[in-house]
Amino acid sequence: MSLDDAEDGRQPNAVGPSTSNPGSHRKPTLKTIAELTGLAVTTVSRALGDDPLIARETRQRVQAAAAQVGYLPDRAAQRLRTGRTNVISLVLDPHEEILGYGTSMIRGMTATLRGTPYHLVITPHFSDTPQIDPVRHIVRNRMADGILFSRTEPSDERVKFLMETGFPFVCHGRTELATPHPYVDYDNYRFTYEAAKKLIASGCRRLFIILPPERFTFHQHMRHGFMTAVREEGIGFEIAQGITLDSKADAVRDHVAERLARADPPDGFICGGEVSAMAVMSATHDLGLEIGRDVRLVAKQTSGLFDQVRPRIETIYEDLSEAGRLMASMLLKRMAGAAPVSELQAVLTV
Amino acid sequence: MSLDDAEDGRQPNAVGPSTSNPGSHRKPTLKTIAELTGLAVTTVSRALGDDPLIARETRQRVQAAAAQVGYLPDRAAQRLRTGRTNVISLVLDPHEEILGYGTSMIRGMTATLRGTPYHLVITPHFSDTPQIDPVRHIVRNRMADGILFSRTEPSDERVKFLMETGFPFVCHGRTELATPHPYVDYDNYRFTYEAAKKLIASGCRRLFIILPPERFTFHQHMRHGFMTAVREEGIGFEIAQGITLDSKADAVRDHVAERLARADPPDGFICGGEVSAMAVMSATHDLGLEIGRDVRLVAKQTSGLFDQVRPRIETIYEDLSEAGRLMASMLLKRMAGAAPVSELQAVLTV
DNA sequence: TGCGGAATTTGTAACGATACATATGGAGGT
DNA sequence: ACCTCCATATGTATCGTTACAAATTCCGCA
Repeated sequence: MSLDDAEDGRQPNAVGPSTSNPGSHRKPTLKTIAELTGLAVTTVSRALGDDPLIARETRQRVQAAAAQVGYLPDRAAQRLRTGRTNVISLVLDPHEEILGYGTSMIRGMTATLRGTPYHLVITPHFSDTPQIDPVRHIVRNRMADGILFSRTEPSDERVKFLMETGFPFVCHGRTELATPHPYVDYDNYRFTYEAAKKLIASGCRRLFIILPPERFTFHQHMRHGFMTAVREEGIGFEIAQGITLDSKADAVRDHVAERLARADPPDGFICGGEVSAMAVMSATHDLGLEIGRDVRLVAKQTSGLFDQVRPRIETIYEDLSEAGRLMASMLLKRMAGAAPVSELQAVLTV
Repeated sequence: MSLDDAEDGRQPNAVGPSTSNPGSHRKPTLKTIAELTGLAVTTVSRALGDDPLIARETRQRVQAAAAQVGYLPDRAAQRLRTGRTNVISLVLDPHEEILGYGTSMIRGMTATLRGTPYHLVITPHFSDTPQIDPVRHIVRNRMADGILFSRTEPSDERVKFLMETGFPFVCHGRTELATPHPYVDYDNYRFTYEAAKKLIASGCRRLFIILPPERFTFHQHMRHGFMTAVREEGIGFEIAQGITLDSKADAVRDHVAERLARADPPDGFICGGEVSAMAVMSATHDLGLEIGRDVRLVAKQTSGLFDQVRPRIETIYEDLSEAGRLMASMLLKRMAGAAPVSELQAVLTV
């Protein structure tokens, strides 16, 4: 049996309504329903849209017929005609997918979009090309009606571009741009502040923090929360140089191990991500230090991973599922038109 | 400033070519180029397709003009006319994304698709609805030209459906269906076989394995490899009942802890996934047992997680990135038409 | 009887691209 | 000079949908 069956692209689409109507093998269109009901194509279209200008009885008749033949509007045609795609695009950097970052956020988003005509589509993006490329491409080719993304920068190109073109979006993270725009953020200031306070309260005297790359807005937030806490307490501190939350785990581990071996080692660590927290744990373990006794660690947790990691460490939870829900519902409002920007900004807190 | 700007759906799309041609603000179409070059729309279309029936010189002139105005074909129109979408859909269960399962597979796929006209789009699917729903939807609405998916079952509904409709696909995992179809699989038989042999070689006398849910094909493969090894060695064994690789980590941990507390506890564990391996580790730790001395563990590793986990455990690597690459390139061949099925089947081994 | 106008329905044109059939123009043969 | 034929370019119809303008029916009322 040959694998080939699509010799010139257009095939009659023999799929049809899963069970009913064994008659016409072609995919039903408005025309099908028009012939079936004896109405004009236009009338059918408007009846399906529940246009009140069409008699109520006609609308019902048409809708019944549509259901009967298993009609589904052709999205390509709708899109060509209206410019709408009914798609929402989540641009995700695989850095984020690791350890389920993406998973729970996606879960929240699809939950919100269920019941709307919108579909979530994930556009993967790898850091070897500019962040803005996939966004440009989506807008340019109108691949979606709205965009969601994260890893926001203070002067984010994507935000600027999307605001200029008036394209609906919600991002995870804030910018420092003058014009307000929709966003959902996590209170990373509060996270590092609380984390530092916890460590100090349990006796740490020299704190070490690993921050996200400087280009991201939440680098500043995390740094600021951390600095505020250590200043308030007048305690020693270090900010990791040369490694970030995005560094490879091995690099983080080696860096931390090297630092712990030198004089005046830190005794309290703050990790804004699960990968780096695992790396800190392996470094301390390899040096024969004991977590909870020689060294303490507070990590941000977005998955259930640390519930299984031993020894247990202290974590602060970031609910990405909630963030996803919120981002999606804000985007829906934004796409619907009205809604002042002030209602489309949220900082979720610890 | 109002958020609203899309009062009736169709906006002039002020995006335009990022820099060049400040003249026409409208998105360039074939018509634009036709006017620019004084040729007919049809000619332009064919010239851009490098049709040899068009004079070489004309083709070059048209292509230059297209580049100059930053022309990109409208995918909605192309799709309506040709029935092609230039999209490949990866249907992913978020179960798989955890710990980077999805990430590396996606990386492999996008790497392969780079340079082709195809885009990878991820359709998330949650297990609370039938596996086949997203697939049906994609085929029905022609949301993609080809489908990739995993978690294949022996008598997989999706495979049956896609074969019936002749829709191109490649799945990760095999079926037991009579008609051959394209797939990429990992040699899970070999994995459990080798894992068991390793454990026995290091002195284990009672092996315990956690298998995937029974409905998946690789449940059988894993069980078979495991059974073969324990039979060959005539060693004691147990197959976890009531928990699977998909169970929540807490459930796995409690189950394992409970078992270890009873008589004749197993001294060697095989985990086909990272989550369950972490759970086994936490269970043994909580009971005061030491991995590598009281109990041994071999896990399948698909991310770099276990490089940071202490104590170190033995792992066997599954290269999902390679699987993704292979799946994508097989799908391309399948969509191109020819290529016998026998060349579109692969089992990647340890 | 006929007319304004509400309530419905219909026709036509477009969105942007491509398949197919047809037209144009000039070189070459008789 | 006429016709053929090849190389090249053009016209027309179409994919399925929706916006807009126009047409039809039917009613009450002067």
